[in-house]
Amino acid sequence: MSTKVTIYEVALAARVSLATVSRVLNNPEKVKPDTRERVLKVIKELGYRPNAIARGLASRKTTTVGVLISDITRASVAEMLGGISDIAMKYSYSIKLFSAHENINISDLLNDIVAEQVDGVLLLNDELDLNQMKTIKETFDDNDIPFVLANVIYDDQTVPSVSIDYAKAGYEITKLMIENGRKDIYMLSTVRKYSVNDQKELGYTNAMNEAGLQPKVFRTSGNTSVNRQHFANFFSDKAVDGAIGVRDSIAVSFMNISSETGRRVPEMVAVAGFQNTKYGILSRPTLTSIDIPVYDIGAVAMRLLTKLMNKEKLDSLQVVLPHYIVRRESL
Amino acid sequence: MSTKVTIYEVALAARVSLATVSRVLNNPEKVKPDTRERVLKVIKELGYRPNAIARGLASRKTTTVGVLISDITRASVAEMLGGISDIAMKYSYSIKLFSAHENINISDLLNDIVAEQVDGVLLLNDELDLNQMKTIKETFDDNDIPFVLANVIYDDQTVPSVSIDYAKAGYEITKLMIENGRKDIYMLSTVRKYSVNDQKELGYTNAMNEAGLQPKVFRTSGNTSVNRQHFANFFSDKAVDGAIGVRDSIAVSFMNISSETGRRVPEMVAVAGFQNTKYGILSRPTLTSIDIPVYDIGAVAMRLLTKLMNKEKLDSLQVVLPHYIVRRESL
DNA sequence: CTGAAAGCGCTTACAG
DNA sequence: CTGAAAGCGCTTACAG
Repeated sequence: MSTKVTIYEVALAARVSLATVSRVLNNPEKVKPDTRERVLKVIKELGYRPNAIARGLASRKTTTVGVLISDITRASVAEMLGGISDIAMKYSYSIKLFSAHENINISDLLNDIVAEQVDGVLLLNDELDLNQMKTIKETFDDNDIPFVLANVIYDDQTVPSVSIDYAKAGYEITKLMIENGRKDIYMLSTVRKYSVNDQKELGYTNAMNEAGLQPKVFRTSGNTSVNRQHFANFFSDKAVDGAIGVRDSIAVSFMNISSETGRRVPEMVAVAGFQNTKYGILSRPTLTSIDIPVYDIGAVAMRLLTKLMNKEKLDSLQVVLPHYIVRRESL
Repeated sequence: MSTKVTIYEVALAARVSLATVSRVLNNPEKVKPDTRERVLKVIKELGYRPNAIARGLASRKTTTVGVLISDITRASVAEMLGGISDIAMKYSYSIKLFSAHENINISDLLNDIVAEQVDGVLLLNDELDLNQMKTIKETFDDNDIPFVLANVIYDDQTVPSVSIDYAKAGYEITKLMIENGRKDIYMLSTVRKYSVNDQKELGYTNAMNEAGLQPKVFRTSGNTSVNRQHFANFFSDKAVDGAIGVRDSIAVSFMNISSETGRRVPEMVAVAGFQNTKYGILSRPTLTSIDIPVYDIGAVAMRLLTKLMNKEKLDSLQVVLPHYIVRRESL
């Protein structure tokens, strides 16, 4: 376990040139089996590992991908990172995290990412507006860095992305409630703008309009402790027999208030959420929710990125993964 | 927004040598104000950003820290990463993620991390056994890479760490239940071994013994859907008037079964959890829980690491952050 | 205060 | 199949 073995020492010990050592590492087929074995043996004995930084500089490839997120704290982000990490590891890529807080200067951040010489980027930040997305696309295109959107909706066919059809999901769950006989159905969304929530609202609105019902979107901070009063006040004088939360936690929060103010779930109010998290399993009644394959979205996005980085031909840049409704007690 | 501006072009445009450009970036005080301004202006005009890889190779510093985790999916990990990321950004460090799955070869992973030339490492993996911890310490010490344990318990005063006193927390919550008149108190822990859970159990056991009560640890997979049956079967013929879950989700899961099988909470069974997550706010009844400043643990650990990387003198290598009990309906 | 030069540890044409 | 040499884009003693 000696420290700091360089390629030079390996070459010396194996009685070959640096070039040959480098070749057995990068193009083993180009070196004669005999010498290859000899070098490999020395590498193992000395515990040599090529310095990733030097390699990166010389080859112009860092085998590192950048992952741009806004709030790593969100459960969906963490799970997506799980999928990303597993696939990255499989293809020997490292992951570098970049976080974009609310008021950050996007150009600065992008320049940082470019300066870090990542080979590709995964974009998980779904709070970006159209201008920011344009800047992102331009910067990465300029610098020839492939990138893919993971669980981010952006209406541009030339941008690789993987997601689910949130509009369809929103439509389906709303339809289900309507068929269930509900009429005063609210969508409980967030104050902050997320591209995926826009889609959910869109699907909801379409289903309501189609049924001749009035779509009504209520926006909450998403903060559970704040929700409480907010919900209670707002709904105290409203007719409501159905509610769809853009997140399970919002749905459960509403469900609790609802029960506590005498509106029984699901008898008087049907409730559903998005994401199929533990919240929906631990709540009482249990929550009907749309299962979103978040881990898979991350994994597939990372896989897509590896192809892009290898300049492989792709049949399609946009991957839409399937979702499904998990029915439980609340609807 | 031109592509690939190098230090050479900046030097040319500013009519100075590369060395000077490098100096205004790294040791601005060593260059005359006039020329400094001139160079800075050119840098801005050209949009120059030093190539982080080249810089890393030349300076032997990458301003990157490695973060070693086992399961990024866990909520506490995600939140800790939030704290880490915020502080890292503040001190201009990048974060590289390394995940250690269950059956991974630790030495290989460590060699990877070393090869990546990170300046320091944060260890969030709390499923490591003593041998693995020894290997880790040796490897990093050998390679002169500082590291700190974040929310990981390891009994070695020479290893920097930040955490809370889990044994004390376990003791306190148990004491509270005892004072509340409970006698048949179970600790609901995990099958998998986590260093922090060992401590919680220790505190619990001490409090029970001290009160002349029999400590009883029940182990669950931590999987909510599996829990259900597991709990129901096990407790069907047991006397139980108190239960402490090592995680909120476990506590809530138990609480639900309890209520459903006719044991009212908190009247017949008191319940408490650890972590003070949303689960405890959204559950009915709401859950008493130990608040653990997970974000802060990450932030403080990262801050400590920056000091270590700068070879600053420290008064103490081990930081213990405060915790407190949030009382709600379940106890 | 500034520049010329060596060097960080690799990869990759180019010859042979 | 293999080696000598240039180069990746920086930093950092060393002179001056």
